[in-house]
Amino acid sequence: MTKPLRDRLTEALQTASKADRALANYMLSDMGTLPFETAASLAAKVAVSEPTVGRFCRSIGYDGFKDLKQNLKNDMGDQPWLIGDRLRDLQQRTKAGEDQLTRGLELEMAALVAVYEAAHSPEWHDTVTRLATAKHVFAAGFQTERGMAQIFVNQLQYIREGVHLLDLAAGNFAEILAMEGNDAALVIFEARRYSRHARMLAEDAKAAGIPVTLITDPYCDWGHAVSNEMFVVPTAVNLFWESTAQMASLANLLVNAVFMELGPEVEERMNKFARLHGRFTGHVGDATPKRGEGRRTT
Amino acid sequence: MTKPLRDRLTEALQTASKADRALANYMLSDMGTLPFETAASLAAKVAVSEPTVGRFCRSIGYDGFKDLKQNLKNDMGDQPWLIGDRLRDLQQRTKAGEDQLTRGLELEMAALVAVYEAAHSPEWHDTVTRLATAKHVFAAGFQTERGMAQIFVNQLQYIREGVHLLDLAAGNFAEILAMEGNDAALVIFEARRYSRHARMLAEDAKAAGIPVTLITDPYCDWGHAVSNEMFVVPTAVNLFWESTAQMASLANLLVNAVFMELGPEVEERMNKFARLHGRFTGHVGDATPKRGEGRRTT
DNA sequence: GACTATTTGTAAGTTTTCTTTCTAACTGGC
DNA sequence: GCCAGTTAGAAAGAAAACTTACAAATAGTC
Repeated sequence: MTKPLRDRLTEALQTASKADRALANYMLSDMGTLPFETAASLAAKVAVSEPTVGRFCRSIGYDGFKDLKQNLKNDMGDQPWLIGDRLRDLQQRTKAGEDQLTRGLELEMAALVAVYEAAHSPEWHDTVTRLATAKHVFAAGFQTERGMAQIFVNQLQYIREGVHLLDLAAGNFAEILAMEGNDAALVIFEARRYSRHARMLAEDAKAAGIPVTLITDPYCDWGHAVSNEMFVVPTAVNLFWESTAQMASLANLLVNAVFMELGPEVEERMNKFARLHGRFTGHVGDATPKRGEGRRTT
Repeated sequence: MTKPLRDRLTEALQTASKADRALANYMLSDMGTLPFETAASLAAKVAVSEPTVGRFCRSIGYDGFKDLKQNLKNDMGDQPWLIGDRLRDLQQRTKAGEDQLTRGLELEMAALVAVYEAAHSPEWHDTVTRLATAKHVFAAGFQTERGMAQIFVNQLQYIREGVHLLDLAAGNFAEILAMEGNDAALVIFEARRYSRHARMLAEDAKAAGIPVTLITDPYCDWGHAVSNEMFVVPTAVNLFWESTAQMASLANLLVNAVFMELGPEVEERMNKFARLHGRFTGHVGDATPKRGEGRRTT
């Protein structure tokens, strides 16, 4: 899939024969319904024969009509900024070689689009206001999603207080479940195979009246029942396992939205954080200890 | 045939059986790709059998999966669902003005492209072979990048042993710096403002003969001097602060590459891991304790 | 804990969808 | 008008998508 379908079709309009031109034209004008067509149904609509459809698809570089449909799935179209030279370069390489990686790029981009769409949903707004106003915010993630929760917490801590990463070090989730009152929000990151803890935590939190926001992959069938909002991040990326990487983007957008909600007063807090980090850890470029100096001596 | 698919699916979520629920859920969360699926491909994704898909479709009032797809065409109405159209739709909002978010999407996509480019560099290959062969692999990240390191470690642990997350809990990095021999690799995730620790750690590791792979944002000017390879992830995303989210994707690609290098024998290890997790934690759907049962009583 | 009812998967059909092969029709050049 | 070269269709074959029938597994009931 080096070039978007639309380009190939437009090209074909110039050069191809009558039947092919008719096909190209129809496809261009009704791309939205293409996935619902079969080679036969298309042939009927354009009044050509079935083999012609197959041949045409092959003539513009696909394997057949079926292959064309598959490619349409991730076809971003001709977004000018997307089709920059660098992306084209990458795609060239794909063509040249064995590289199934670039295929993953398309899928990951689609996931990213889905994430940004989620950020426009009504649920999103609910989550954000809650995360901005609740007295306590808890986040949890298990197995490989632990780090996601960690990232989320670290970032959110910069802009508000009362943010905690839940873990099972103590053997229970008393921190949140035995909490006084329930002015809290819980965010759970999870992807299959789902840790039993994630579900249990969500169930108990809901039972305790604590709102739950669930961030999962599309395979989580128990989520709806135990969450107030559920954001689904596509994870199929063509690698040997699924990639939850784009959850990080979603977490980031969430934090950003909370920031917008809280307004600029939080900057003070952020500065305080930076100062504190500077005091106990120091940033690169901060004065004092350089290599070979003070830090060697306790 | 009167009700839209979405409603029927949501209904099914409540009432239906386990397999049906899984199907309903998946369809709901990934409706955009439904037209591209076949009963078989869907079945594979949701891990049910092909006839189950057909039966489910019939149970919610269609004639079969094919019929469901046909109806979907109408149900979808005018909302965009081709990924290219969705993207365009998002961009429209930016133009309309009510939303500066989508500009971020473009930038984030560019970052993704950069990440995938990095995965084609010669340095990449060096890093991967080292991560596959070194006796020990250490990863570190500070402040908000701590979670990135965590993710990387958690994933890599699934496919090889001797993977450790470094932190400063003990007040030093003796674990790696005072190690016997130096058959190790160190991966550091960092973004500004850079924690002093990151640089110190890199310096000392290099001095100790341990190869350092650095994953940073584009502003890190001290990195080249103290690393063997340096991968730069663009982080400018138009939000109130930079986003390192795409580092997660890079980490993921790295792990995937190491997996490819190690070959399929690692699957055994992965299965062992899953079993262990099952034993000590349990996955959703594993037998035993259900809500209201055993787990309440210690 | 055995028994029924429901749910789900396997294996073998059936139908649909796509491709291949071959032939007919059209195009342009002489 | 006749002849290469191209283009398109019909028919048959291959592959896939889907269904049916039945058996195994699971859940619910007494």
